[in-house]
Amino acid sequence: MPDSFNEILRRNQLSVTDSRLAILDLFTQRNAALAHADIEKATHEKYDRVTIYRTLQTFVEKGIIHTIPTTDNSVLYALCKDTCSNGHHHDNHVHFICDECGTTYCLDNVIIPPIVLPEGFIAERKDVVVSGICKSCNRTQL
Amino acid sequence: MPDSFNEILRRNQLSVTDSRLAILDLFTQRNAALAHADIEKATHEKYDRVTIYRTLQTFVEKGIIHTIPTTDNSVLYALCKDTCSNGHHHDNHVHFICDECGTTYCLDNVIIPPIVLPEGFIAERKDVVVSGICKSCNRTQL
DNA sequence: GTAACTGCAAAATATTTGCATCCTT
DNA sequence: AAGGATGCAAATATTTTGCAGTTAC
Repeated sequence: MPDSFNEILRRNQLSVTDSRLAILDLFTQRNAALAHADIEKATHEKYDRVTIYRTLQTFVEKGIIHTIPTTDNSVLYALCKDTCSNGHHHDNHVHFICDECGTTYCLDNVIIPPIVLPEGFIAERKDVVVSGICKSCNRTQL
Repeated sequence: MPDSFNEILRRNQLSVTDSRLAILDLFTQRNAALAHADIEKATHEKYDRVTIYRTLQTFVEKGIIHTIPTTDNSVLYALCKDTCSNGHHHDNHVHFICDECGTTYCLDNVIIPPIVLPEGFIAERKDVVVSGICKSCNRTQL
């Protein structure tokens, strides 16, 4: 597995460093969206706050991760799939935020139906964020 | 027109004050989403930064305005329609951010088609943010 | 060896809180 | 008159920038 992280970094002309591998690993482990603060905590402050900011920024620019819009003022990041590259992401991306546990999922295989805009508006990118109860919280409530 | 602002405030058990009327007026004039900084500039720093923070927070709680999720770290607010109240908003709300002029529109009459989620996920609220070229930027490009 | 990356310090920015004063009702 | 709202000061949190030292290649 860790080998594929090297792959990702090399493919994007980035040096392979501790912090970058750790952050990639974290995203993979969690398989959910993460905020800057989550990463800081999860790595137990092993890496400087600034390094995390810069790593996230670099990853977004390279199209390794993408940001997820949220209704509160937080910024979330999640791994991009292969179809993304250099900041360009595919349109049909659904995110799900659980009101119960707060976990944010990337539902890559949920299709966004076409949305009809008023005359004159041209859609370039569509972000859909659904919130409610996620699969695992739903289960524990039974 | 200004009379209806009084109405809105009274209906929500809020005192009618200068800053609140000015902010309501601004949202109506612009007919677009505004950030804290936009309001500060537009009112030419007549009101304290803190007052604007508190006013926006109060308005959100009362369901007079709502926040709009954005991909960058900014927080945007827009007027709610009558169907919203006390922090509860209707599901079918589409927002449009213009990549050209940066204006954020509330497209209240655009219908969000149903989205099929994976087994076990329960949708409570749906936020759709479309970005691209807005009507007026589209026109000027001809 | 060189360029890229990190960590520290500090600056800049954004947000929150407490409290005295003022304004709405 | 009383409660709510504002403005100021200051505390806290978040993000950005510069630079020297370190690491990857």
